[in-house]
Amino acid sequence: MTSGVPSRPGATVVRVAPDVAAIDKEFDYLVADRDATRVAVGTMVRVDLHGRRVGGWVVATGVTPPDGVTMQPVRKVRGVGPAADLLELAGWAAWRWAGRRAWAMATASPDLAVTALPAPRLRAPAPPPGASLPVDVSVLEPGALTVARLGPATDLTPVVAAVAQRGPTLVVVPSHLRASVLAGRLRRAGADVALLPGQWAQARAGAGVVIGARAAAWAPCAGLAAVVVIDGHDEALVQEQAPTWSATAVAAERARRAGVPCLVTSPCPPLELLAAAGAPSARLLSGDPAAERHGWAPVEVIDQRDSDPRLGLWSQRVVAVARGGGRTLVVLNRTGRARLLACNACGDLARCERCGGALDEPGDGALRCPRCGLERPTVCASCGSASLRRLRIGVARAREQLEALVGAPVGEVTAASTAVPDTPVVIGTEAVLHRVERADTVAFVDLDHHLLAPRYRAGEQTLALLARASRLVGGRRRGSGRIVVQTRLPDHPVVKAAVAGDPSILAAHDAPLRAALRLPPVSALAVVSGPGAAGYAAGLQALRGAPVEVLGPDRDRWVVRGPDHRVLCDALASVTRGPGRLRVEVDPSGV
DNA sequence: CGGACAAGCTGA
DNA sequence: CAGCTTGTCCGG
Repeated sequence: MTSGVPSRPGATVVRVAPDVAAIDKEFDYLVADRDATRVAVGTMVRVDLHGRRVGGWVVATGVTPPDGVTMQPVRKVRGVGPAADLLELAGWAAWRWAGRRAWAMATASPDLAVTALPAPRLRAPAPPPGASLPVDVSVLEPGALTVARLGPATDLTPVVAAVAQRGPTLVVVPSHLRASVLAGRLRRAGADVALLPGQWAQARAGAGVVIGARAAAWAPCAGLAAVVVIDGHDEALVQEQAPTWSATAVAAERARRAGVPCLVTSPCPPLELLAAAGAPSARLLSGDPAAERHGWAPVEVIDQRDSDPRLGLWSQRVVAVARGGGRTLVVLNRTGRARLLACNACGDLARCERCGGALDEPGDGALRCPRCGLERPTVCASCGSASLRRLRIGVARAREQLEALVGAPVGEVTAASTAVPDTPVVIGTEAVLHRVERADTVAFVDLDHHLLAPRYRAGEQTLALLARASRLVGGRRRGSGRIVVQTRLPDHPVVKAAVAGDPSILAAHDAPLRAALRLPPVSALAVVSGPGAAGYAAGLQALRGAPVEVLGPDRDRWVVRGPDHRVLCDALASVTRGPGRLRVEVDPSGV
């Protein structure tokens, strides 16, 4: 804060960041005496800018304005906004995800104006009995990120309650539904809980636990003592459109800056999360292996290598399971481009020798890996046959087939459907796993589409689906529940990890591959696209000392790679953006 | 973003 | 050359 002389006696000058998407600049305004006590860093105001009235945040008070500008007065004090530490965090996030600061400050602000704060209510939940805790949370270190790997069906309420004994605790979960369920449990344990986004003011004033979905990583939490992220691997914690910020990364950075511990739980922590925690060994907590395994549902693997590709999708076993009663969810990924080629002679899938991805046949008689670019002739690697066949079927047709095979109505869930059909058997894309809370059986009839998707995180994403399914089934607790997978890759590390209830099997397999291909966490990536991308990419390529590699263009997208986020984000920030819309996606999901 | 202003196009 | 479109600049 600058201690300056106000330009006019009796008037305060504040610096305001306007809430206008395209303006990443600050302007100085005068504050009337009657408003002076209500204005602090973070206060939300309305000001005149270039002939129109816009919202904004006070980012500094007691400012000495530059000479020769005629200042306008602050038109209205709207109310309490994010505290100063969150404004600084917003600046960091703008750098980290190559976005503007205003989006982060808006996410950190209340939806409705808050003119007065309630009294603090700081009760923590009752401490859980030590024996009921799946991990020892007394070892968490101030300012450090710790990952707790716990089986998917583990109840995390006692873990959160134990951490919250330290003082006001911020809890971020992947969905609003799970936030409100966890909030209810903590309230029943005696805690004063502020559930976001509705109870922003209570969180700002002080609460024992502040809890919410992704945006809650930006929630106020007076007297913050600890941060917990539940299911830190979940993609719902990452915003889909640029800026593609991750609530897990924001929460970890926030805890680091505040000097408080950050605990991220996950049944299947991705390598990037483990690397951020200094793992494999440094700050990875895992409980009793038997208890962890207990959280994973039993997995029945149906090896389809022996089945003729022409027989279609349905093994006898899956049909028997669907007929067997109880609630059965059938997961079929029809979304898109992930086309698989199988050998007509031996049934093997055409896979890349270098990275294991599915090969495609773009049309010139050769097979190509969309993941790493390897090309080879159209010949089966196992038996030498040149006859390959595409495997693909949509959900609608699959539903009709299954209905005929089961002899009973089968419901269908799509991303667009609002209600879940109450037929015992339901088929859908992976969206079905998000719509249903309980199931007796989850069947992945085309696991290979997930495993071989042309993304370097495909394995981790598939294991996350199996973890979610395990949770729906209730782990190993309920005798009848199980997961069934149909695959031509029964020895794939994802399948092995799920069968063993040990996600380290996948991590051990993926880590050397990532290192060899220089993919995260060994590097940091960004994807640049849009009409302004060509000039921007050229600017990145021309940087002195070549801090980043620029790969592409591929379908008008460039991939930018740096050794880590510090170098990558510095490079992205140092190149001025020319005219034309530009989309910069840091930590892209689709590569 | 969106208003201001300048430079370019069209039609009589 | 008025009247309109299109482009570039900049905000306290």
